[in-house]
Amino acid sequence: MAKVEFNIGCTLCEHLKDSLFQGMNPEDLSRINNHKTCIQYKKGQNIFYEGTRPTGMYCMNGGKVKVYKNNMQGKEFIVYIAKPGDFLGYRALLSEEFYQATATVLEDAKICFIPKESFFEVLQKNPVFMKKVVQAVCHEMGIMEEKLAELAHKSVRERLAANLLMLKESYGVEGEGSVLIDLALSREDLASIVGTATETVIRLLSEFKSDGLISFEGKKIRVLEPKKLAKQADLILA
Amino acid sequence: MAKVEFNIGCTLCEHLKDSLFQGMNPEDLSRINNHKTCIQYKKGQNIFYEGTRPTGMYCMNGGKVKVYKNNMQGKEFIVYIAKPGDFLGYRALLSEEFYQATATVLEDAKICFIPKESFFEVLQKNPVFMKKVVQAVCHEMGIMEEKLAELAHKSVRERLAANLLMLKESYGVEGEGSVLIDLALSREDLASIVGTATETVIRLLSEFKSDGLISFEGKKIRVLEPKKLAKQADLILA
DNA sequence: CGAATAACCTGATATAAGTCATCTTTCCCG
DNA sequence: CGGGAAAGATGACTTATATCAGGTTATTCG
Repeated sequence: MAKVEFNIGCTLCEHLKDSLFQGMNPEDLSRINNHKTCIQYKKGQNIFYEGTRPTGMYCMNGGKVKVYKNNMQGKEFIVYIAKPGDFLGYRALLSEEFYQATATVLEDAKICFIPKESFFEVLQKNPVFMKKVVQAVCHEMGIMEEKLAELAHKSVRERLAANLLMLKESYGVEGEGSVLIDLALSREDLASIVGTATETVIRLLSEFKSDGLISFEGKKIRVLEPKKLAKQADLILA
Repeated sequence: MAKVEFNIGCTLCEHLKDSLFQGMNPEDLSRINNHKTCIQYKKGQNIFYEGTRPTGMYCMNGGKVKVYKNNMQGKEFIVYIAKPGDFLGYRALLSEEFYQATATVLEDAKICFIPKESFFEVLQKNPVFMKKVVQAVCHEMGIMEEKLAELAHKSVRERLAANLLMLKESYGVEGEGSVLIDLALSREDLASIVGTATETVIRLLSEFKSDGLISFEGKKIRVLEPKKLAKQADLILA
């Protein structure tokens, strides 16, 4: 499977507004733009591997990518799902460590690679951008703290419901008076997000479905009753 | 319980070398020093509360502090335990959010408070310091990713063993051919670190003890057989 | 197009770990 | 120093959820 290059100027990128490059001055943005390499990936291809050294940072222009860790027994845990506008692989780059997770394409993706030097250069000479990056990292950390506490003390049912609501927030598209989670996730991937077995996800999803909380649309899930889901997630009082 | 102030110049602080202020130029360090307020806290006192707005950052000079989240049912999850030299409460400050966790003193502590303005000022005019902070935050994030994967797929026994080894790395003092975890943790707190019930921790600890992996020394735990503990943690092959 | 493969689903079973109840020991603080 | 509270310990019981096994349906690709 050969890698296919593509190219769009950052200034013309439709996801610029959703990214941390939003509002960046033209000089710095063109520095990024002039050094980037943009590649189209097919579903199943890997962007980077756990244990390898980062050489730059990725910026999503299209598609979806899962970032996950594999444990000793080969079980996956999905740390993050990246969508257009998101930065990818900058955590390990900034801490100057090896990647601690692997990134694999979930839905055919277009991703721009920005070499370490260019990224660091802009980061150094642009304190506003630096501040935005720091803010983003710290915000992410807050989310992970939340997830840790959730994983520690909530049941699988509660976690599944909570994660469906989170996915709805991040990947939801309005329509027909409800919200469709625009993500072609397998039951196995969903299990890797929630931190449970595939069979358990299947059983709980079909329960949620027969209770009218969600419906299936191809490989995607539609959230019909967010309030009731929130109750299942134990986010609001019964 | 009145708050007792104390004061030592940052340059004379014995934990300067362990902190992110290490190697900082004298001007910036004195700026920090001139604006800080140092307070002695007793066991059980709170440093900051979940849901409130940060007004500055804390730097530990002595003692131990737990940072934890409370869930709906009142169950604690300990996110971090701070020791001398550690920064505290800077995550929420940097992301400009409310605190997402509460900090409570575990062992009588001396903590310096650095107001937001001074911290941000130094951060802005000192790119080396900024870089160190970013690196530290990103490193922390890597640790949290690791914990997430662990919590998702490991058994309580494995997690307890793994956490004992982590505590040994962070708070261990050599002696008698083994390492003592220098932390007066209650079983309840240990349970809040591992993400389990107090009773389960008690049972597993006494198993580990009768298997000769650990021993108790007052309220502290001595790690006798780190290799065997690592095996219990499923970190090395049986 | 049709075989191979992966994804999905269902049922039965085992067990790790949570919960509740009770008792003992240790630790404070007046 | 002694009484009360907190921490630690143990046993009995329940249950959520992982695991295994056996199906069906959907996708992929040669």
